[in-house]
Amino acid sequence: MGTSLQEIAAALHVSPSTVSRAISAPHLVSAKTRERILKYVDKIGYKPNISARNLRRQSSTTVGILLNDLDDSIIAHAANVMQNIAFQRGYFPVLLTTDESYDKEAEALDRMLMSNVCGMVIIPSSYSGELFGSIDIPIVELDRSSFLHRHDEFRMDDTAAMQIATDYLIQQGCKHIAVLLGNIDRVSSFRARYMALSMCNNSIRYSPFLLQATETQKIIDDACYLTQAIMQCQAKSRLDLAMQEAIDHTPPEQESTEESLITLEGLQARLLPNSADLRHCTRDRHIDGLLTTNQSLCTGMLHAFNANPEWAEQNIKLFTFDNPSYLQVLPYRIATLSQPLEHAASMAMNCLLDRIEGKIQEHAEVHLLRPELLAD
Amino acid sequence: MGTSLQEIAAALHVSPSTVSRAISAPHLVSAKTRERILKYVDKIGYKPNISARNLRRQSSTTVGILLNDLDDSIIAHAANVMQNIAFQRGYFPVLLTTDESYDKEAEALDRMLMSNVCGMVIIPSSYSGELFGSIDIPIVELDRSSFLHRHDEFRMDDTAAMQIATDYLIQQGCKHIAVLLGNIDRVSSFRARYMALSMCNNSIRYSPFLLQATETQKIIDDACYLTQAIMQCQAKSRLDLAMQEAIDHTPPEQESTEESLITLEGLQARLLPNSADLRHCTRDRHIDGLLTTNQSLCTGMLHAFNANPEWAEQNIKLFTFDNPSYLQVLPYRIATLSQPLEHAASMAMNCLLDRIEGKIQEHAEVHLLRPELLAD
DNA sequence: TTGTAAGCGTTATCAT
DNA sequence: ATGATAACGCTTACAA
Repeated sequence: MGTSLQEIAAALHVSPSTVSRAISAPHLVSAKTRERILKYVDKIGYKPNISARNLRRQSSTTVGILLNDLDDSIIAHAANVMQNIAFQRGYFPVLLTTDESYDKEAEALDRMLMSNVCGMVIIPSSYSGELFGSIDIPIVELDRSSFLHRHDEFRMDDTAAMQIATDYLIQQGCKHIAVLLGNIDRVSSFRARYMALSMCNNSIRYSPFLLQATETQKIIDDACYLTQAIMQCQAKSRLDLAMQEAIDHTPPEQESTEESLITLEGLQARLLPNSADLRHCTRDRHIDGLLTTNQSLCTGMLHAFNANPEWAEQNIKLFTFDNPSYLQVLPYRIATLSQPLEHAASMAMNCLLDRIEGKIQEHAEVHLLRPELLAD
Repeated sequence: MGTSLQEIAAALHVSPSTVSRAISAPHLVSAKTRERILKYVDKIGYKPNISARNLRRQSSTTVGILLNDLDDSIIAHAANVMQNIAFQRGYFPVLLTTDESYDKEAEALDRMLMSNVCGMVIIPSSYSGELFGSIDIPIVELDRSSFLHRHDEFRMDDTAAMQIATDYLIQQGCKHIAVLLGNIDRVSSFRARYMALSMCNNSIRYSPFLLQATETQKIIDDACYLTQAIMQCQAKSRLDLAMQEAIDHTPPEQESTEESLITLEGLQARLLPNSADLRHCTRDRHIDGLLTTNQSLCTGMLHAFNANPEWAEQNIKLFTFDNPSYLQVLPYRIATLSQPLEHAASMAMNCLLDRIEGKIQEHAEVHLLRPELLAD
């Protein structure tokens, strides 16, 4: 364990400070002794004690990466990209996840600060505004906004994305698009996408459905449930749902029967209040386009479609954000948008390190990355 | 930044030691002063300086998690599981990836040691034997083996897995199974699976194909290429490939034409020498089963099948390891094995922490987790 | 160019 | 039960 500067100094008959300088500030040491020291250091495989160094320097080269969810493969990839950049530039990345929980985010922040991180890239949650408001090390926000407007921000241009998506679906002939969104109160990117909807071509109708869930698996399950509800509501479109409590039963099969029973109450319990009302939204015009605004929503939607192959006949146009990697493996194509998170992540980490190194002094900026349409 | 014990001590007119004890060893301090101190500590939101603590204690509660590849969603999930366990038990997880590169693995190990990690869970690479041979902190190996036989190991029972897989395919009527494997020289799990093949029911024929690649994306691409080669070779089964250099051209479309040209040389460049020889393996009997032994291989195989929908008529039985999450999204079912890595990861982290805490003293053990057949 | 010495914030030891 | 003191390994004025 403990080979220390002292011991090296003793072995080479120089002072500890000379050894320290040979390692950390080579230009302050004569070529001859420098080489002698470095050679010996290399030989015995000496590794400086980072704790001691950080304590003395009152700083570190540790950068924090705070993510909401590593189970999301897009985010995991972004994490990988950022770690690599940090490494290449001589920093030590520390990655933590919050699972959208206040307690975990607060604890993670504590640990980061205790570890003396010199900066952080975060995917902010709805709690981040409160938690990060008074942190005075460089912070860069990725994918979402804390609305603190104090940090550099890198994310997709949600307004452009929504416009590209809806334009495509309109061009495909859609007249009534159901838009599946996550929790707009808790996740800023969904909020932005929701608001962007009102700025889209308004010659057609949009029915936004807003899920409450924030965890990946729950979003998938609820999106599946919601899709089933929408499709079954289409099927019995003249139905006055307000009058009856059950829309339909999917055949129980060997699934947990509780979950597969679709009810109006079950649906409302999963949606935020300002969702479109399923009881009315298909009255005038059937839904002919389905727009999922992230990967998990798309996954859930596909679960529903796979469980009900007969829906294919209804010829509903599909579109999803996030370009899920599994699209490559599907035997049919779904139109999508390129997911610029990887690029945003790399820019975010570089920006953070530039700030840490003082290469950027200007006021924080918001960088919106424009996605591209990916469709045959 | 720096609220220190000293300042707290001064403010409360006690000595720094008392404050330190109130925090780290409360039972050594009278109830009265303890509460007074803790209350104040809480009020001003004091956070101990971890560097100073680690330096003084000559230890830490930092545990390392060293993974080959975060882009693999199964591994990312395992990482998440391990981080959560470490947190819950009061440890601070530090996650690093090696991308199967010696340099990155060596550097990551350095950083871990410099950070004073008190233990590590690693997914060993072919280099880990050399790198970790002389490390004397607790280490647990996940998913693969370094063959050091010094550490606890948690992974799937590859022999059982191969038997379940081949038994299933045989039961489905297969007589000749092509087995797609990764780099058996570099990745111990593929080696184990390869060797397990010879212990399977030998009433039928197996043709193992061994890819060289170790990176996720390259495995996918090469598995796609290999699948195309196999299928096209089937189509022209009487062909003497040794006599002609090009098997076939897939229509160039807008893809990079270079990649889509399948040649014998192109194939050999991607395979290890002891692979089955495509020129001979379909002579006696056509391949009627395709067994992919991890998620990436399956992904590549599906790419190939999607690009050539006419192959569906050949009614080749598919089976894959790893239960890729995208199977849920496919409109058809592929038989698979449960992927016990999540469970293994949780056991591995708990085992590591038990060792660190001295709760386990016995000699290191190998734990093989038996997978389950997942098929309709 | 090199050495000396002080100190970063914490905790272990010893003494009270 | 509490306080004084030294020490963990490293860096950095300052001195030589």
